[in-house]
Amino acid sequence: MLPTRCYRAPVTDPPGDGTGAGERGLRLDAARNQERIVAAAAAAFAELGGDVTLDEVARRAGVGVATVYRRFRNRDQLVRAVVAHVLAAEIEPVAAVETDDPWRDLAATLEASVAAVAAHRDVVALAHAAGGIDVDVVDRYLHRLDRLLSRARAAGLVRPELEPRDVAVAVVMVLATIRRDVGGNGAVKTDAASGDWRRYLALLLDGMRPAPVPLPARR
Amino acid sequence: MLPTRCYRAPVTDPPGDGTGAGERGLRLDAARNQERIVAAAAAAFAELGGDVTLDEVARRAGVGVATVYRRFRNRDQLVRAVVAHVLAAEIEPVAAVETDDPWRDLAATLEASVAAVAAHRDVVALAHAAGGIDVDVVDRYLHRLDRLLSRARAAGLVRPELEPRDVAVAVVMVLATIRRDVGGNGAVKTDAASGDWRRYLALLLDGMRPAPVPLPARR
DNA sequence: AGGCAAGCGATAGATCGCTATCGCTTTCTG
DNA sequence: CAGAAAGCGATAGCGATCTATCGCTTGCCT
Repeated sequence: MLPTRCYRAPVTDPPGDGTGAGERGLRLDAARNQERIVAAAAAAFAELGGDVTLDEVARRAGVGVATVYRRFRNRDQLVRAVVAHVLAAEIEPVAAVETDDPWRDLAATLEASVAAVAAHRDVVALAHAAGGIDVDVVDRYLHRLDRLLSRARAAGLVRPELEPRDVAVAVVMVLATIRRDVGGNGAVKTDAASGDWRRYLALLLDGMRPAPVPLPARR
Repeated sequence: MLPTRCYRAPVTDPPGDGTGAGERGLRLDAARNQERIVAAAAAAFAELGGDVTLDEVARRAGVGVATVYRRFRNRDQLVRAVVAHVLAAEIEPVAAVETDDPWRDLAATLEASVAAVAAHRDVVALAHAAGGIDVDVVDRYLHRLDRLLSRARAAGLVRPELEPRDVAVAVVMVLATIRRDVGGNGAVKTDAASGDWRRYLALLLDGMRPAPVPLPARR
């Protein structure tokens, strides 16, 4: 048996805040290490590409490799934590100014959110390679949109059955149109479909406007 | 240097037909091997989960491991070929009946296409793990939709700037909402968001209807 | 303050992905 | 039908991921 009974909440799984900060029950130094690992991984990915060895990450974080695996089950879990980290840093602070046009507010904030994430080409590519961008994570950080959505709905500018989670899903859908293709060396190829996400966001936004027949219910 | 000058069109990259059949210049036995590898991989993935060793795939295909790597640069390329294989088998034969309502034809065919792919939970999960579902591949097999789209557009039932590729992208976007989460053992977890794709397809379809302001152009 | 468990670094080792190279077989071309 | 070239299986080897285990340190609780 292992002397340690760890694997306590690897940052993204349970309703943690995703920033890598201390979950319940994690000892203080362990939580700190977790943060440092995520930060080091984010830096290493951005700098050296997606195929950095975890040894390198550990070295940069100033911890042993075993500790990396102690906190994150495998490479993908670490990547996901990094993605959550970036989402926390990018999506959350997106300015949600409130003008007298709730629809514009909603659309603009949504676009700004996608743009903020899309700017991190490498992270988007990494996230796709690790199984896509998690709806739950987006949902968590798009909290601010609840209010914007409510206002737009109250003004009759969006279809009434639209829920906050739908908006989060929309973000994921748009991000899915951004091609990944991490080259073998880790370089991200810019791609034909690169800038088109605005087109598809517009498509979704138009679908959010009031419509004669309601959307199929979520189950 | 290698005595063989191979790596000739690993099935999905150039405009090949994606079924694994003989590309230009591939020797006949090589093409046959390629097909057998894809078929064996598809079977192995479906049966043993996504983390099958390529040795196992090679064994099932009755070839050496080296041959697998000779035909597919890496594991992901093989997975992509399998996905293309399934798409070819599932999307293409989707019935595109033509009634007197071009819009319904388009919507129904689109829904049937997604449903056909979504039925293969394991393949969708695999595809996401390999970096998402390739727009180009979908585009290739959704060829049939060109005609349906033209008819709907001619009837003024969709926004005129909508192109066939947009429809393929829409399929990819919808498929992106189907959660992946391949468990460590390869088992695919059914997920809360499981059946919701119809909702998001409906959202996109509503966005395709004629609208006062055109979509941003593709670049 | 003191004890204990949680956490740590280091390290060894199993497994797998992938590359490279060998001599042999099969297919293509003329 | 014969030679050239393309492809093949087997195998050896490298580096990466991940598991497991050691004895030591460090934070937490009373």
